Amino acid sequence: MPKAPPKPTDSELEILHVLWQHGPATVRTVNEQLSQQREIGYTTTLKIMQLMLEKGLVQRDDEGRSHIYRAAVREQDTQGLLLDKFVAATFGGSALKLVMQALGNRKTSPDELAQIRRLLNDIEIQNATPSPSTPDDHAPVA
Amino acid sequence: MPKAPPKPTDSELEILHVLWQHGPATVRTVNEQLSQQREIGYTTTLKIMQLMLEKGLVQRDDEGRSHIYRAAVREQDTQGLLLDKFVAATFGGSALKLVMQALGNRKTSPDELAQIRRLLNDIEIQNATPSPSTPDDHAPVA
DNA sequence: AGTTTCGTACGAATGATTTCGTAGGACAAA
DNA sequence: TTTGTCCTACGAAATCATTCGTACGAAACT
Repeated sequence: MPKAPPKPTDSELEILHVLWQHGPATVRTVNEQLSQQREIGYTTTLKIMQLMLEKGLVQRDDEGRSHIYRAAVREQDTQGLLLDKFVAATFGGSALKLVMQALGNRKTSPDELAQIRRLLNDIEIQNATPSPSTPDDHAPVA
Repeated sequence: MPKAPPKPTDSELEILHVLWQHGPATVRTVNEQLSQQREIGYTTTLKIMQLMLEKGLVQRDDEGRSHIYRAAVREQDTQGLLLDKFVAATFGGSALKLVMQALGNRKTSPDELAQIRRLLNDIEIQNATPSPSTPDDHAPVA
């Protein structure tokens, strides 16, 4: 098994967001997107993307003179990985505390609350009728 | 108004956890707690706590030979601050996506689900009967 | 061909964080 | 008093992330 790509840094995450939303892109395209949000030089973007290539966070297709980069990690997986680390460091591993902080100390629209209720229902249904396939190998969380 | 303390780093957060749970403590006490979790030298802990003092993350009482440090920021406030940054960077500012990722891709006990349901109910009740006091100055979240 | 443009590669400076060695003061023990 | 222990302060190394200058090749333009 090849080793999993590491946790992306903040800058790397910015670039992944662009690639996830835009699809495969050149350094120039990515840099133009980032430049709309903050000031960043072209070679800075290039350098970070080259490092991401070495880390396995992106792949690239270098046919012509300009290379095409694509995300090598999925958005959900990456968010899950970052979330795990964050919950461990900030909330002592308790996903419950995280959710309560997220919902408690800020305004959440009725629409969103309804979506969360729906999600809760789905989870309880799945708990009631455990699927015989897909053995869940995730670690239990407090 | 004095400027708000900055976002704590990972190491600083570890130390804050100790101070929040243990209450005011000496560097030695804090270091002994941290040493139970990972290897860390005494002067490393000391140095970080000195930097935290300059940043305003802790206060200290230096009467005797050994100084007593206490957290200068509240746990909830700090977690909220970190959460805001994290949601912005990782989930594009959507607290809903965060919650769905937190609840969706991991095991959550029925007990916790019940607590979240209760929280949802409380929030809806508050939405129905907006309190005239406590003006909530938080930014709305998508 | 000569020049400008665009792209990659790379070295290196900067700043933040973490780490610890060492110095020196205060206090207790011998 | 001398010695040893505990504590703070400080300097500095090591690491990481971010940033960009510069070099250099290929392609396009004149």
